[in-house]
Amino acid sequence: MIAIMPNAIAQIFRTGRVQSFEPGQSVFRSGDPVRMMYLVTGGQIALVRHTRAGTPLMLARVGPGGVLAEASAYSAVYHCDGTARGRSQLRMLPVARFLDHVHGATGPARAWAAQLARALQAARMQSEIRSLNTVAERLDAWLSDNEALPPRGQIQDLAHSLGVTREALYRELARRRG
Amino acid sequence: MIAIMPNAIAQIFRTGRVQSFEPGQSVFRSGDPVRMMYLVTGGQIALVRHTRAGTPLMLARVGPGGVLAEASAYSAVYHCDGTARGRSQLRMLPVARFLDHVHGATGPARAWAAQLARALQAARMQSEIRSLNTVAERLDAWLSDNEALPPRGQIQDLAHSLGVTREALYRELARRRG
DNA sequence: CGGCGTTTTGAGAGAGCTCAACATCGGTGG
DNA sequence: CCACCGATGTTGAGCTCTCTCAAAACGCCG
Repeated sequence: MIAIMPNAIAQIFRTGRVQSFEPGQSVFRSGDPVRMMYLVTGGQIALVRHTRAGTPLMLARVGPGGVLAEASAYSAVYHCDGTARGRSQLRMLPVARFLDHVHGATGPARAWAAQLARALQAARMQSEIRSLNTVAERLDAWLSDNEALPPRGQIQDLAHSLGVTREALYRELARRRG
Repeated sequence: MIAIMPNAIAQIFRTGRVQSFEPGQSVFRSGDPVRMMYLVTGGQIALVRHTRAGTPLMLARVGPGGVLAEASAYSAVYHCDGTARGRSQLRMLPVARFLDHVHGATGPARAWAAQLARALQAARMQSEIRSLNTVAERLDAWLSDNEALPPRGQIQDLAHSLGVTREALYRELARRRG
């Protein structure tokens, strides 16, 4: 989603310790106290929430350049699980230090707020897309905010993002080609 | 959603001009340049987005104490329409002034970021709920984050928030009572 | 070549949406 | 007090769509 970038937020993590995670390894779990903020520098971290019934729900997948669970910076405990998908590298910083940096000067504060705002727009967009009933409508809505379809190998990710099964999406794509 | 509150963000609007809107009246439209930030002091404003196909999609409804389109503070133009639902009152402030206030000192900056973070969590929650397939699952997920069902007269709002028709929700509620 | 994951296509069943009718409640005015 | 009205709540029946399960055709890489 967010490019690997020497932006103001990533700069804040420059002094952070680096840690690697194996596929499936947990970065934090729901209910854990929030002690660290994480910047993804490699791989991908999935944010998953489990309902009372036990159904797992993927809230987001964060790739290189993204900050893990932005909202957790203002929470005492996590509200979802953070799990590595594939070998991943994170750079971490204690929350207090992160917030000191981010709110210590107007520049970073603004960059951080802008980052939250972008994440908010993306989340609203995803919610909006999922309020549509048919695969065709959801795909149209997604295309209205994206340049082109993702390359081969990433269609399933798109299906997940749209909240439909891969079969349904493949069928819709075939329908449009023919 | 957000209580009427003398919080740091609402304070910023204390010098803002007040304006009333009639039901259906537009506060801003998609594509308009962002000039003002708005605090809702009475009534309710709907944020609606129209897909290329023309389907209207409600992104959010903002009640008293809420800020209209938080993310717009960092955008040049709006990405959705803001329309009054019922007679509503807004307090407005030029964007530049709003950002000066918000990022001028660490206190407000932090409060603003926290507000964005809360909105982000709410949006992710709604998106998460809508990724579930059945009304029963969506209702369970909603109840896991809310104390109780809304009172009579607001069931249809819940249905909309869950992304289901009112009939489907009424049926599920009846099923649980019986 | 032999796996492994992605892409395609098929058939059946389940769930919600749509359209329709009716009941209930609260307010308004005769 | 009662008739009326609109909005909310309730229930029914059919249709359509996706999900699920299943199988097969690719494509890539060791």
